[in-house]
Amino acid sequence: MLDDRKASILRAVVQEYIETAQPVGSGRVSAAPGVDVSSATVRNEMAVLENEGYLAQPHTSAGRIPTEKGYRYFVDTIGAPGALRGEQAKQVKAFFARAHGELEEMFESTSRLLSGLTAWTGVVVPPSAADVAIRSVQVVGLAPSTALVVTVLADAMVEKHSVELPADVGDDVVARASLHLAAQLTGTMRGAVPADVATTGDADTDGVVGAVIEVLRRTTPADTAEEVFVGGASRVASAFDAVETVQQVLSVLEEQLVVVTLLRDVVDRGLQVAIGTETGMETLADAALVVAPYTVDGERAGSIGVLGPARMNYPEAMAAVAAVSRRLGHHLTEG
Amino acid sequence: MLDDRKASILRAVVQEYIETAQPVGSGRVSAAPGVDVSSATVRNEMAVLENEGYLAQPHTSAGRIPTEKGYRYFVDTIGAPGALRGEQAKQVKAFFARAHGELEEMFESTSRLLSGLTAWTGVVVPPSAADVAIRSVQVVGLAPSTALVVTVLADAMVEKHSVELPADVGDDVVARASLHLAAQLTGTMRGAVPADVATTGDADTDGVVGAVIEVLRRTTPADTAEEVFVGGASRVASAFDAVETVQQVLSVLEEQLVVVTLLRDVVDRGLQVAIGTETGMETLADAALVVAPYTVDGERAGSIGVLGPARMNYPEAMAAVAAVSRRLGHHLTEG
DNA sequence: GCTGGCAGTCGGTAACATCGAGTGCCAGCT
DNA sequence: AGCTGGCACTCGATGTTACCGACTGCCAGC
Repeated sequence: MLDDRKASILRAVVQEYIETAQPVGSGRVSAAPGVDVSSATVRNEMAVLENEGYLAQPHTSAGRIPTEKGYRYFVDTIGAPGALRGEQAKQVKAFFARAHGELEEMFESTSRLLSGLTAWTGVVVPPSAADVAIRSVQVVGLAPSTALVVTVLADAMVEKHSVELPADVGDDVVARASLHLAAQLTGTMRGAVPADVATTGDADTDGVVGAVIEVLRRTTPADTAEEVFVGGASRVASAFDAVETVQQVLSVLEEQLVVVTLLRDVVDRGLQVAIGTETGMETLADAALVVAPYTVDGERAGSIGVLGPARMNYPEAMAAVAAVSRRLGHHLTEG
Repeated sequence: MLDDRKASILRAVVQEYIETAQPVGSGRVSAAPGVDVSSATVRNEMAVLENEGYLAQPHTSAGRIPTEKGYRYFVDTIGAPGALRGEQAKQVKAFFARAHGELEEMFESTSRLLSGLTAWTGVVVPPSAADVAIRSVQVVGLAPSTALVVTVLADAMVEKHSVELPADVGDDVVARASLHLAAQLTGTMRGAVPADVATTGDADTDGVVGAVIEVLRRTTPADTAEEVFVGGASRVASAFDAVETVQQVLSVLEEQLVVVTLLRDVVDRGLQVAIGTETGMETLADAALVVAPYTVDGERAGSIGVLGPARMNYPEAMAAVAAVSRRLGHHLTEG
């Protein structure tokens, strides 16, 4: 839509603004590489860009800052995703080389990795458990009428739910139910627990089995608030200058369900980047989100992202998110 | 140490400052209830209080603000812990009345409750698992040479650890090891897993058993970074005016181990309140922490706290923390 | 059609006066 | 002896004014 010159001027404004967080004047733009016209020409072009909504002027005698539309154009014309800087690439490599242990820890530290790579806040949404096979089910009695059902999934995630038992039953009944359930459910997808399973012939045991099945069906991962891992939330403090904004963004990050929905939504819309209101949240008007899904065994699993101010370094953030999502998927596929 | 008049003047300054966050002048103090002397007298006394380190003056022509020592005196002379305001008491009651379900959820929402009651950030440290009996142990094979050991404790907490198996063993061996471990460990304290258990006679099985035991001993809860639940972290943004401080406090909250240690440390020193440097952390110099341990079955279990600015409403925060810790302990004891 | 030049705008900064909240001190009253 | 009213003084906050400089928009000329 924009001719080459306007495009390069817009690019220069965005890059300069990202770096300095100060309104950019025609002088600076004219001096920027890729712009070989005088500042007067730049002024004329910038006036047009402002009219068309790519730039804005805080006040008459100030330079321009990019609008949401301006950032959007910039992001859309970046072209190649770009590679990480050597140092960062090394950091990512080192991270996945020594990554091991619990999945939760892995996700947690991946979010911190993202934060470290970009100087903003990292977010990791684990794979939805619905499409993962159940590896083991165990029911453990806790009190006379409550038990805990612990489910291990094939991807090493562990779920637990407390179950209200229909009647005061003994440990032996619970144990029998546990074995029965393990036999019946091992191998089925977590999201496809059948409503009724084979009966055992013993009423008490069947009661326990039924209660557990019901809980497992009710808490199918897709419906449940899934966990999300946030790393580097403190960076939010330095990302925005208005205290109010900081507070609002932190509030968003505190609500796991909101964050999960947000990421999923952006990914589903096919976006790599959601800028300001594109996120669909008013409270994130000054923020931007760079996301990427990652695949495990060729299937889209979860997603990761970086949340920062609208004036974040998109090429860098996109490179970081792309690199981490690729390696994370790989890592999880390997097992 | 302070005579009645000085004490009441100090009290008035602290209360006023907590309310307005503005330096308090002699006029205001003189008008405060409990202070029945002229502003001139107040001025004289305030000069003394400043000399003795209870008050400070931001600049010559301003009022006084309390120092750490001033807050400390205030807190030490509050006397009765004070009751919650009716509305809040109702809120706490309602919360515990409908509390149910997973322990994690419970702790999570308790931290939010604390935050809601005080307008600051709530923190909940779950009971240390070391002194809790193991209710069930199960080993689940994931890949040829890795397995997951899932431990259910008597207090409904679930732990999981991945285990590197010594040799590629079949599912049957893992299953046998699992049963053997369950039989051997059920009932022992999580913190007292014995170094060697009875052998099974089968070398492969014993290999798996040994690996699991080693992991369980290595990850004894006391040594491990224990989880902590933080609610209302976004409140930090409005608690301090310097962005830098906000950022530092958020950083502290991001480090679970630091927070756990902090709370435990303060409780162990027998304090209910740690003000500024009393927390032992430079980055919390402008903050204060109100803590309380809670007891389950009469034993000290975990602790809860509220983190806010040094000028927080101590009576209110202490009442909230006391009430919640009492009811939380009660709730967990009931089971 | 680009560019240098120029008048004009307006935020930011500095210098300066003013205001007022608050202090320290002192003389006088009880 | 101790409290208090009074008073001079301090100093941040607020407002005024002037000025600087970074920009802009526009225009005439190359």
